[in-house]
Amino acid sequence: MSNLPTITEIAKKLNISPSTVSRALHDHQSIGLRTKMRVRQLASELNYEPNQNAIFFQQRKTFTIGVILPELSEAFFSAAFSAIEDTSYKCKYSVLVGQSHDSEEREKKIIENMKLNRVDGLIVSIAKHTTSYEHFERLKKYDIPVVFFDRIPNIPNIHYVACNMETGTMKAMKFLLKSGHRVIGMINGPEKLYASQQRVEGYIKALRSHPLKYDPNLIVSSDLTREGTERAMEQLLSLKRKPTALVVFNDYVALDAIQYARSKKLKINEDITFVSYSNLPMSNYTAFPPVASVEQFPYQQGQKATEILVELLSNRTGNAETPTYNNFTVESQLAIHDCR
Amino acid sequence: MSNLPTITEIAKKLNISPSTVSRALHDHQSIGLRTKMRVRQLASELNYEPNQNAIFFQQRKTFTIGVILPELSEAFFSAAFSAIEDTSYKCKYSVLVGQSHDSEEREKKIIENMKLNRVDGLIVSIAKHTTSYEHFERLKKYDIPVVFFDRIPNIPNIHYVACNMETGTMKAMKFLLKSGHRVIGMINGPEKLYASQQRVEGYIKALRSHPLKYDPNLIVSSDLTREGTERAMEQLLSLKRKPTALVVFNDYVALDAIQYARSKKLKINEDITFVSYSNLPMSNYTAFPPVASVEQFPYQQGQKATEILVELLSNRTGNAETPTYNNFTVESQLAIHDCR
DNA sequence: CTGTTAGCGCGTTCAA
DNA sequence: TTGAACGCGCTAACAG
Repeated sequence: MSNLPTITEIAKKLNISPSTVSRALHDHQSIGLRTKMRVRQLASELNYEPNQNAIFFQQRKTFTIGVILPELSEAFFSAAFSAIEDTSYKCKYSVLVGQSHDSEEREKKIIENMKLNRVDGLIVSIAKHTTSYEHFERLKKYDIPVVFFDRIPNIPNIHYVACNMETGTMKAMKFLLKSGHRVIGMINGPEKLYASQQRVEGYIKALRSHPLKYDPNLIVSSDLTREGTERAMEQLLSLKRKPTALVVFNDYVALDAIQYARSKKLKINEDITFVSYSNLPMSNYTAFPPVASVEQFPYQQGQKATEILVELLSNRTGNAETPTYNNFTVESQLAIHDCR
Repeated sequence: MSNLPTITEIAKKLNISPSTVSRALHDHQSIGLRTKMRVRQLASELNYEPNQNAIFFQQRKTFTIGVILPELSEAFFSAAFSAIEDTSYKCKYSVLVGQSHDSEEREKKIIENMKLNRVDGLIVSIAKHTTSYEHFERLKKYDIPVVFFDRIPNIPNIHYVACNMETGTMKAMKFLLKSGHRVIGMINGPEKLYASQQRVEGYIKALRSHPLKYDPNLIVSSDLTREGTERAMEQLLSLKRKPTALVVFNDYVALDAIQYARSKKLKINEDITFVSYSNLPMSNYTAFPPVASVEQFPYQQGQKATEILVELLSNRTGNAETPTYNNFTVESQLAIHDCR
């Protein structure tokens, strides 16, 4: 066992009381300069380090933030996570992570674990298969605040950070309309996701303002797997009014969709044009990237979410329950790739 | 404040002692069935949950594993991390993460933080710019075991998991030699990395066994940035004996190298052929992927590293210091892509 | 079978 | 300017 020195040991060696040592170490005003020096001297000699766990325990706080997200291997989430990590560390918080791998069940288990570990608060991007939100609601009883980001549930009274996918979609649509496309399809994501609903809104608004009439058959959804995307493509390509352009849920889905189109001998950017969301760096290397992508600023989202949570945690006066909900919307931007 | 019930409150309501409650909850043999039932009944009524922090504190253990790695956005590391997470959770450990972003300074800070948080042990893949290892050595004094994986320091007496890059490189070389290449170059990584040294070993051994003579000019190293890789390519392409094939440190570097080659009007797989390491899924989507890639099995590495660490942590008898070092080498495999 | 006591390391009263 | 005492929630050693 590594016998790390404690405050009491220092006290004994100096023939003073532990509380004096504690105060000296905390630079308390009422401690004589002489003892202060003696204590600090010995403390650094012994390589004293306060036992955070003891402190956390007695302060009933862990200074730990739990982060739950679908997949760290997706560039969007790992960028967002980096921001969360950076921002948390700046605010003296540590970060506990769990990946839901898009399973609701795993999400629940992770929450259970985080609760057991008494994290101070949670930052969450929900799994695509999550259908109910009671496991999040329940956290209110435990006084564990949750800030959602990007993949947020469509329910009232939550803290969240997200991109405005409605205006993002409108930007994408206008870009395509301006390029002359008149039959534009959409491969959307799971309907439960607020972001999916916003995409539809934006799609319809863009058509209306043009104006063009809205054909519901042009919107299909994918479960985001390769197979789901292929089924979606199949549907779209079998329409009588075949779309000349597609707005696709995200870059990963777009890559699958583009591969499918190529396998059907369609010429990308001639027979059919793709626009998607996320603007992943990997698009720079791919053979046929989407011609444009709605940037969602993962780093900013992660940072803002963390700031909101830390703010929430430090305003813990203990009495005044403030039932105000913070949210922050990042305006999305259309990134246009130059495909030669 | 969320007033979670404690063991003492349950005890009071039942007019028994806290320790009885504790024992009942732990299914201790010596507790009467009747009281056991009563306790459990009330506990579940009150939604009692043990305060892990209190337990950790008094057991002087946190059941937390610290993970330090360069970049979660690199597919290799996020896959390895998923394995670490899965395996840890199975063993009832939580996971604290920190990304070094390949900076030695950040690495040190993260270690400091992990130490303060009293993690039970550490799993580390070192930053590419790390030159000294004393910040890891120092952890021995604190009795915090470290298991390195993939990017391991080339020093004795450490626990580690890694792929055998020497044989991996030999496989890559043999593949190229069999395809008829006689002038094969290498873009290697930072020389401090053990994996870089192994690559050189494998490179030389493969040549010798063929046999072909070894020309040191054919090996250059990149700092893994795009610019570093471009400089390396420049060097290689300016040789009198121009290589017809290149073995490249990893898939990311390969993509940059390939883009550079294309910008110089070289025909990929005709004028010059690439083989790399990691076998990232993204290679399936890229325009010109390397023709083969040495698979390094991130999931297996992460899993094995966690198992070794957990094993180490549970063998803590407290007395017998066992200075044996565990290591595990995964045999790497050459994945051949079909590029039409 | 069950209760009492003590202690994990620290900060924070209250009292001197 | 300092010390003594207490408690955070829990487990464990020692008594009954």
